[in-house]
Amino acid sequence: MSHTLGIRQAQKQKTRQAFLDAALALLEEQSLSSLGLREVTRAVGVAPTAFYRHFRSTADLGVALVDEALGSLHPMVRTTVSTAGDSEERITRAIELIAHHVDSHPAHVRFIARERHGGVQPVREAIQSQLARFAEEVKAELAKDPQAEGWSDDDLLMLAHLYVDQMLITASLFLETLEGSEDERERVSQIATRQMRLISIGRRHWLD
Amino acid sequence: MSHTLGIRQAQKQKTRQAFLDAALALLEEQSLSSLGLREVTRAVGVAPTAFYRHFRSTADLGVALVDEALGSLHPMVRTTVSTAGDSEERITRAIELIAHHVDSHPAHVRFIARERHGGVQPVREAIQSQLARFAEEVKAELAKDPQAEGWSDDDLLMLAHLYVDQMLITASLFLETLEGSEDERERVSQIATRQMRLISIGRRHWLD
DNA sequence: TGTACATCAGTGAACGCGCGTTCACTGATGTAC
DNA sequence: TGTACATCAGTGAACGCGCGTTCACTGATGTAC
Repeated sequence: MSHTLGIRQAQKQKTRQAFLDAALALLEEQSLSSLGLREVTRAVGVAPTAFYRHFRSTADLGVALVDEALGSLHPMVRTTVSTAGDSEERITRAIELIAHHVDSHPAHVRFIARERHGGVQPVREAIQSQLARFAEEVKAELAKDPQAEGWSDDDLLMLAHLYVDQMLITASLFLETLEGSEDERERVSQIATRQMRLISIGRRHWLD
Repeated sequence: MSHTLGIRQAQKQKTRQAFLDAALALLEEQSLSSLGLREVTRAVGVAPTAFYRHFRSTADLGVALVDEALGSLHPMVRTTVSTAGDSEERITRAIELIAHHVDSHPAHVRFIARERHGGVQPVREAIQSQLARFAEEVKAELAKDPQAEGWSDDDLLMLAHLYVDQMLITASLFLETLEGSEDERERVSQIATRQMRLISIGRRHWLD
């Protein structure tokens, strides 16, 4: 069985998680590059100096957030892709999965969308490299499909990137509707579904 | 003929432009939400208080930058779309146009990509609304094409958004290769071309 | 189990610094006559 | 054209404030015997 953490380690992890949670909450209304160390410690309820027991800098905390956020995104991507074949039903289901993920992890989605092109280099790079890993994984998933027969590796990877980017765009559109009406959500759903459908059609006729 | 500005007005405009230029340069390495007023005035070479003669806040300056940046993007979008029919040649040419725009206005592209989901609400909203206008325009352009016969308004708008988003994704990919090798650029070109091709194929078979 | 020492997460005072904003100002430009 | 007054872009001093980082510390937890 796994080793049980000592009291000290357990408490440390708990505090660390409190830092991550507080930072994520503060980042709903600003970018990482303007997030202050004291701002975070104030939100957690510890002394400013406690921060250094866990992170070198806010950029370092940001990289930790990337792992957390993309960890939660991972299952969504997997499920969406293995779901999103090309039948109408499967596309609808995939869009629902994305909408559901945005509902349950809005802060994670916002963080990734915001910092993907944000002003903190190490965080940007962490996101890019994780998204590249996602694309590789999606590619592997696509390769299993009988539809992929005759596709080159490059083409599979190209399609994988298209899917990953499309998922992120859709997710951030849903994000904007979180405080909006049901109608808005429905409209986003419809656009996203049709775009996914168009991509599926392109995929089906790629080798024609 | 147009009214010639007085000396005072001309000088004021010149200083204002200096603020925009300096801010854009500073924003290559950070987000708007962490851009300091004094930082900008220092770069321009004026007293901090001069800032208030032109902008209420850095957010206000950001909104002005949106107009400037999307003004330069506008011609690119127009040309790209009217170029990007679906012949292989036209797709290649469209991607070249995007690459060229990134070469000549890297800071504008970076600013839009970064602040589109950034931490400053008024700027985010300005970008969203301008991109929506772009999409409407692209839609109008698409509607002219004989290929659009039988397409609903909703479907045309959906495709227009897909194109606009795809252009931005491609532009920001090129941005990352600005300091990279020719090989990297070629790789990005290839992926972007194939993605555009797949979308074209989907478009062609949409009504099947 | 008990004792003596080591570790280390979190503290609190202190620092120098740059921030955004206010205010009354200056002097070149604009305008009315 | 010349004069007298108004405008207003840019100045410079001053303010109170919160920032990131340092340092020696405390006291609960961990470890060796």
